[in-house]
Parts: sequence; C-alpha cells; structure tokens
Amino acid sequence: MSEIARKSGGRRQRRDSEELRAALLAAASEVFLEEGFQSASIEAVIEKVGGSKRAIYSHFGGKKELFLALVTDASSKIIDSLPRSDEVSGDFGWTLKTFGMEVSRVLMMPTTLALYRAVIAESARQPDVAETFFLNGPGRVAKRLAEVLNQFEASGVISIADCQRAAERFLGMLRDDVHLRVVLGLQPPPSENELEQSVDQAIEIFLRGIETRGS
Amino acid sequence: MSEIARKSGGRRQRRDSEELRAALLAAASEVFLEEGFQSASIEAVIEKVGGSKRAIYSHFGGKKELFLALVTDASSKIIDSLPRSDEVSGDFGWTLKTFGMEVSRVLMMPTTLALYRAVIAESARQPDVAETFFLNGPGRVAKRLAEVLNQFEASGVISIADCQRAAERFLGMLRDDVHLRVVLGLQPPPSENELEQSVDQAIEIFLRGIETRGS
DNA sequence: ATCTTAAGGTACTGTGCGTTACCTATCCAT
DNA sequence: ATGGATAGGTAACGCACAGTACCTTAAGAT
Repeated sequence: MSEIARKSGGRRQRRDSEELRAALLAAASEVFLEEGFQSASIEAVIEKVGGSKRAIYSHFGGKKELFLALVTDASSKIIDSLPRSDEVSGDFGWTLKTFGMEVSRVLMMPTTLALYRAVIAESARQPDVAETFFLNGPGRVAKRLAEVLNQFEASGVISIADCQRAAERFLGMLRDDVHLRVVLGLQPPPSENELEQSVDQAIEIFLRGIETRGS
Repeated sequence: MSEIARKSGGRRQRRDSEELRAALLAAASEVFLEEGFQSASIEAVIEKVGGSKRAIYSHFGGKKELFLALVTDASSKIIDSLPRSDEVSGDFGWTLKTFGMEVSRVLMMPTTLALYRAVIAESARQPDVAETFFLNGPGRVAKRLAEVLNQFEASGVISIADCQRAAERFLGMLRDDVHLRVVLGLQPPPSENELEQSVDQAIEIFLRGIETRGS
C-alpha cells in the first residue's frame, strides 16, 4: 500500500527531498570538516541550509548518521579522481610518478586533510565511520597501486614478494612527516613543485634504494 | 615577602603539591587519552584522584592547559625510550633494524596511538598542542635517524642527497596503512613477529629498492 | 598564639546543544 | 473533494559540564 503510494506518488516529493538531502550533506560537509564532529553543531548545519533541525532527523536519523553519510560520500568522491589501473601505460617510472603525484595532491587537499582529522578523532567512538573511511579511501588507493605493481611484476620490470605491502610502503613514503605536519596545521600544504620533488625522491628510493651500489 | 615565605616555608607544601600535580597528570592521561580531549571531563579526572576540580584550576589553569601539560609529558616520555645516535654500532643494516623495531613498537603502543588520535583531533583548535607533540615526538625521531644516516653517509656506506628527507621516508614506510588501520581501530596492533617482518621489508626496499637489477 | 597566604573543597551558575513532542502543510489515492 | 500519510517547522526539555564565588583548612612567620 504505502509501496504503491510511494512508487507513483512519491516522485515529486522524492525529488525535492533528495535536493534537500544533498543540500544538507553539503552543508554538513562544510561544518563537520571545519569544526570536527563533536564541535560541529546541527544548528550550524541548518543555518546554512535554512529549514529546521527536523529535516536532519527525518533524513538521516541523528548527528552520527549524518556524519557517516558525509564520510561515505566524501571519501568516495576523493578517490574517484585517481587514475585507474587499466589506464596504465608501458613505462613504470612514469606510471609511478603519475600515481604518486595524484595521490600527493589528494592527500594535501583541504577537504582530505579535514576528513582525515575528523575521522581519526571519532574513530574510537564510531568504528563504522572509521571503516567506511578506510575502505573507501586509503584502502582503495593501496589496492589500485597493488594491481599496478602486480602488472609490472608479471612483466619482470620489478621484483616484489608482496605487492600489496609494497604498495602500502610507497604510499607510506608519500604520507610522511611533511604530511603529518600539514595535518597538524604546522605548515601549509607544499606547492606543486615541492610535491614533485618529494614524489621524485620517494620513487628514487622505492626503485633503487639508498645503499651504495657496487658494494 | 611571599618569595621568602615560599623559599623556606613552601618546602613541605610544595612536595605535597607536586605529588598531587603528578597524580592529576596521571589521571588526566588515562581519561584524556581514552576519551579524547573534548569528551573527557574534568570531573572524571577528579574522580580518579579524589579531591575537587579546584585542584586542576589552581595547578594548571584549565582544561586546555591540563591537556597541553599531558601532551608535553607523554610525548617526551615516549621518545626517551628510543636509541640515541651516539649508541650506533658499525653495521648499517643492524642499526636500521634496531631503530626501526624500536620505532615500530612505540608507534603501536596503546598510549602512543591514543595520543596520536587525541592530538590530531585537537590540532586545529590548539596549535600549541600540535606543535609540542610534533617537536617532542615524531620530529625528534626523524632528527635522530637523520643523524644516524649522516654518519653512514660520511663513511660511504650509503648515498643520499638529503638525509633528513630520507629519514622521514623510512619512518613514513613504518607508519604505513597497517599503522593507519590500527590508529582507526580496525585491527589490533601487530605481533612482535609481524612487526619484524614489516621492518625487514621496509629496510629491504629502503636499501635496495624494488627494481630488477641488471636492467 | 595570631596573622597571612595559598591550597583544597562545596555548591552553584550558565550555557550550549542534541533530541523529541506536537503541530502544520503538502500531495497522492479514491 | 476528502482522507491519510509523510515531510517539515516550532518550541521546549534535559543534561552534561566547564568554570567560579565563597568558604575552610593548614602551614609558616613573628
């Protein structure tokens, strides 16, 4: 009954509803990422959208659920901009650089940084948020890079026992102390130029190491 | 006058006072690191120590100052357990492994993890906390490792342009996705065995890279 | 003994905010 | 038209908790 009612009749309502939902999510994104989950107030979100708090409770259920929706949304969007493993060219160095640069840029985006802070802050209280973030975000990045490494492993360009772990190493090098300082707000994000130098150095180490050859 | 009074007379008072201060700090450590700064309540800290909130306000000034004192204390203590650059033996691989293992263990300690979460959560609102943490913690670790690398660079074992950055790379590899998953509470800290495998792999890459030699 | 100084304790205040109870308007089905 | 359901709005509740005003106790100085 309500099924039928919804199916045909719900159409117009649902459209408005979804617009509102999107608007709420966008506003929540601004507020939560700027202030963090706990400091952020539902009221501030509503102020940006207009309307009343009730909207949030009917659409999402509560503050926590709104946050989870936001994290799901944001972490997926961020990753979508990364190159896919099936768009990989022949040259390994070039591939690694493209991938590294793209990841570095994403890591230093204000939205990403804020999301990172907010999620870590809440991870103990909201494990589902932490899991959603990781699976949609860093987890997928590592997986993609691992696939790329696998391809090059197969063709003999490189030799790695565990591509997954190696990928995580490379990404770890990109998420280094500079990243931590930026996350902590101790320095501004690096310029494109600095990013490039950083990626180049990481690649150099990743490919050839630092030991003196011929020893 | 009050100077004189303090100088001789304050002795007994001051001793009790410092005991109390230490007890407050210890209790604050438990509460703040478990709950995070915002969720932690002054009252919970007092409950552990006995006494009244007044003690915190006279000793520290307020909730924020208490947190800063805690972070200063905790981040220094953690680092003190790390090997110093002047205790370095002749073998580079061994040195790197010792250093790597010690850092990995520290990174995975519950206290360290909680501190990391709490500081990141508050970094935007309390920049001084972020700075204190970084300078006493990760910053000092990287510096120590950089000194070690410098020594081996000088003796030609390795070849690095920028030891500071290289040290940060190595540490970045240790603070990889596994660390992030543990920080987020998605998996328990690795066993000593897993830690060792992880460090070994990081060292292998750091020293020799993954590219097929002879190409 | 008494005065002074400061730490420690009690109890209150004020506020911010998530949540909910209740009401109103809209829109489809018949 | 009309009934019924649902989204959206208004206003109030209730609670947790940082901070504080005021009092009490203790310790050293004279």
